[in-house]
Amino acid sequence: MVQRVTMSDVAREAGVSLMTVSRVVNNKGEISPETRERIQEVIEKLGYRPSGIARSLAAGQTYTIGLVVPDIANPYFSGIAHGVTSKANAEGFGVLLCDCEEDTSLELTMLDVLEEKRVDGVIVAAPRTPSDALLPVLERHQNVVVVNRLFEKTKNPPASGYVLNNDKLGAYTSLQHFIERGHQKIGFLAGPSSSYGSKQRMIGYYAALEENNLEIIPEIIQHCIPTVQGGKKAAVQLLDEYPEITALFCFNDLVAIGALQCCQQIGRKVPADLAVIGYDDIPMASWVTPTLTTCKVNFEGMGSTATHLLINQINDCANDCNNIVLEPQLIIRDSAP
Amino acid sequence: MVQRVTMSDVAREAGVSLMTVSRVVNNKGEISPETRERIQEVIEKLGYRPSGIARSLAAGQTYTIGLVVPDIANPYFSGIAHGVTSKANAEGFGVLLCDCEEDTSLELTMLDVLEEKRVDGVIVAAPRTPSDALLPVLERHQNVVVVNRLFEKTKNPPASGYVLNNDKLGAYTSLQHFIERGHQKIGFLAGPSSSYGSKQRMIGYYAALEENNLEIIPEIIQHCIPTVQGGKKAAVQLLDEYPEITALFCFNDLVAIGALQCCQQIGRKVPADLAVIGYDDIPMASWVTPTLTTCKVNFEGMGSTATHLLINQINDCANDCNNIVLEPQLIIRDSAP
DNA sequence: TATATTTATGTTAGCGCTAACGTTAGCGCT
DNA sequence: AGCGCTAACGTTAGCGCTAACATAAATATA
Repeated sequence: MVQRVTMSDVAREAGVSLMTVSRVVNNKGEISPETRERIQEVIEKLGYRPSGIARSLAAGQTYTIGLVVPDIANPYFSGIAHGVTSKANAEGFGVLLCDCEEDTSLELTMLDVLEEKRVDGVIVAAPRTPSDALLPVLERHQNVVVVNRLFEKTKNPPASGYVLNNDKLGAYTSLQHFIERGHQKIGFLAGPSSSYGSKQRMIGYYAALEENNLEIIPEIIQHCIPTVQGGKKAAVQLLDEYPEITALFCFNDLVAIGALQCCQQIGRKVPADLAVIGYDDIPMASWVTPTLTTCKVNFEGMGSTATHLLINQINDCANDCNNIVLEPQLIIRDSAP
Repeated sequence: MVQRVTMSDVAREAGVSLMTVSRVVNNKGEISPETRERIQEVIEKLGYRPSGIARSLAAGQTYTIGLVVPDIANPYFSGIAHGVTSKANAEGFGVLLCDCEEDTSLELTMLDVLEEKRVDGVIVAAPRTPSDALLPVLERHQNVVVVNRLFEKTKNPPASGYVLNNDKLGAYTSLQHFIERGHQKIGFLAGPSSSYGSKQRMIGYYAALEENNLEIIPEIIQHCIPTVQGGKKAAVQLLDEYPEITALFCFNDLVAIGALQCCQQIGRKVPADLAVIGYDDIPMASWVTPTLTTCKVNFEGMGSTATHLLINQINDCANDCNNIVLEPQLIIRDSAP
């Protein structure tokens, strides 16, 4: 390490005590204008930069938060990360990014690493680790916000905040849109059965049908892998078996795009022969043909909201309203006008 | 902050000196097996976690690197980030993510913040800040790797490493593919004229034409905004003016997808009436119809390579081969078989 | 004028760890 | 016995900063 200018160097050069320099740097306490200016000049002259490390050790706060995601290359999580960094930086916090590469055991490792780094709090996005293993590790952290996962009611809440997307409502609104346009046999490509989001969408799907006194046909609900290929494959199978389906609600946009490809392949026109609604509103949704009607999820908003909650906790150590549910928004495009 | 177990607590409880505990924790120096085990038991019992902060201050290394990107939500950069985190974590380093939100002035701010956090090194991806402003700030950092940007030869190299993608070769290979299939009038939607990547692709474009004694027609090279909309608009205009064009090389996949949309609109069949090649190989390239022939850029590889270079520097403080150029790979799909 | 209050600074004692060196006991060797 | 050697510890002095309290000078109050 190259010789660094320290606060003592500045103090000596300016002919004042260490603490006076500290007060100028942190803009804290009473200092005469002349002294402040003189010290500021010396700081400029010597090119002094305070050491965040030393500051953190002495003050017991790192001004850094941890962000744990399953895969930063996934647009879902990079959107959240964007919201997190944006808000955190605005509030003077750094963000330590932990990419678990879809490996649940890494989630725990990362939380350990973040503890060693003494982050002021962590945001955990969509953790897949079972509660039994996750809770004790989360409890080691002072401040935690969990994004898109809920723990069973029986468990003690380990986190001080939750940010969720109202997938129930998203599904409900989508179905309502179909039903208003006269659709009665509405298929559902439901994504992975284990997924929390899938279960929520399912509830909204049922609710809308029941409320409109429409028949619920379990056979036209089909789980699938949440990718373009998975969606295509599931759509081919579903539409082959139940050609009377006139509308298709999809777990996410990728699945919906797979469904569109399926229609192109089997010669069904969208939306004339089959209306399709996706979920998420990834950029691609507006680029495909036909453009995709979809439930927009505000990823960036989830990230910034989570960060807001977390920083509130870090500062106050007491806040009531820390369960935030974001409302999705139906974006109507050509695939289900 | 809650009461934390410190190394002294462990030492007292185990009846040894502080340093002995330190040696066990860091697995350094000679310790008798019995002592090691006893201390390890106490560590377990008390739930001791070493403080990275204190360690960093005492040892002068933070085991953290900074990553500066223009926008983490952009798949280009989230791909790089994935490579960076993956490699960094494997080597025991944390990654502080700095998202500049496409604001060049934030690039400088972020580098300042990273300096205060005393990161061991920084990776700067595609910085847009002019050299004059960027170089002095980069020079404040011990170890720097720059991804996808080169500085003028006249400037003193501020960075200890560079990772580039061979866009020249990518363009050349793409053109060669066109030419081998008999195309002679090959349009080029060249993206933003100021972009380094655009200039490099241009060189490769020219080189391939010259080498094959084909006429260079400057009018069929057109700069455009690097988005789907930008590509579509430029393609409509270009193909209207020069319908004799039979092949189109595009700045990136988004532009290429815009070109595909244009063809659909004006009734030109791809690849029969117009062959199209994109650049990057974003996931979407294999989902559009027709699937897109494109030059695959190894984003993750760029990230991990950059990290490898950086960590080498951090450890050795001396390395020669620190200019790495990654070769793109032409992925042949339906749009230009 | 003496005392309380304010304003501007200095002093001290760490934060939790590691580098560097110091100490001790036990061993083989001549 | 005396010497060197080394494995296995202990001791000391910081890393660069801040919290908390102490002090001095300047002003206000009785």
